[in-house]
Amino acid sequence: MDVSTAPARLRALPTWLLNQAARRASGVVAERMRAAGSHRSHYAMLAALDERGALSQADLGRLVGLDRSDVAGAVADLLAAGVVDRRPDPDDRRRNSVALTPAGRRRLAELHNVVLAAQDDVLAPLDPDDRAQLLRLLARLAGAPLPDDEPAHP
Amino acid sequence: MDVSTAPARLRALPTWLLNQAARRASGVVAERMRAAGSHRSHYAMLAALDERGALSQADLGRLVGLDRSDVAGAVADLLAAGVVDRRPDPDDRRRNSVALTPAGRRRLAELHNVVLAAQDDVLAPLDPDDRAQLLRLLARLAGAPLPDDEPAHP
DNA sequence: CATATTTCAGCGTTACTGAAATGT
DNA sequence: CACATTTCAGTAGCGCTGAAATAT
Repeated sequence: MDVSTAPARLRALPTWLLNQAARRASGVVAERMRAAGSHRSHYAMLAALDERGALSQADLGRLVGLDRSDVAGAVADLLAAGVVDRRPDPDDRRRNSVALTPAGRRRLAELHNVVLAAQDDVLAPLDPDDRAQLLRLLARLAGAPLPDDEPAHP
Repeated sequence: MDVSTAPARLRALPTWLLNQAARRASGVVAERMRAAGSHRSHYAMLAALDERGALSQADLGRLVGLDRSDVAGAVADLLAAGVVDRRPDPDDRRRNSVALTPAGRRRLAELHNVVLAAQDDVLAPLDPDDRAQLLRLLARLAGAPLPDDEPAHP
């Protein structure tokens, strides 16, 4: 679609522009992840496990915003790829405790580079100041404080 | 989902924030449109018809970024609502010429107000300067020059 | 008993593909 | 003939619901 021929009413609409930009960005990221044999949700889950250690599938889903049903399938993929381990949680045997393997840590580093390259692709039209501005504004809209905005260490 | 508990790697990612913000925005707009008995694509099509006059379904789809197959169904909805007319184009009888009815013009004005209210909802966390900045940055990312950025009248 | 986790089958929406019928 | 338009059936991805089995 040629966005510049869209109705002027739409082109002036923040929510419409947001959707267009997000659509483009998702396409770029999805395409690069696919080329790397992976998926956005895989990267998100690996990052969560790296930052928090072993997690139940329910917690994993809550942290990355995936539905419980979709986590099951995604974890199966990650198991098949050998990037996570799964075993019953001894403290609560309803739970599957999922944890990164050493191969998972390496895979996360690879995928992180893929994702960073995609960011550069998407943000190509913006200079560094504009990128910082955008990040700040989007964080406010998304209700997600940027990692650097968090309370200083006590 | 609580975005502020997402992995730091995700929260620092422009494309991730873009998706979160777009998801929220889409939810607000979709919900308001649904409450008004309509749909984003309906608004987009009515706006295109208002700005360009009668259009074929193929052109309509191209202008608003809807697939040919989906335009057929959407036009059927608009016909049933009495907001557009459809007749064979005398210049090219492969085409359906779709045009706004007077009721369609009134409906567009109503939906425009609904959409504007949704913008205010979504942009509530931002002051006017930030909103203008965001609009500018998103337009660049989306590849859509803002209506006001167009070449001056000669 | 009420609650939480995992898993599976299925649904609604969105965007798309493929093919057929019609016409230029 | 090559190409464009309309239409329909079907598909894939995503996010979700409902229910069952398991355990707290």
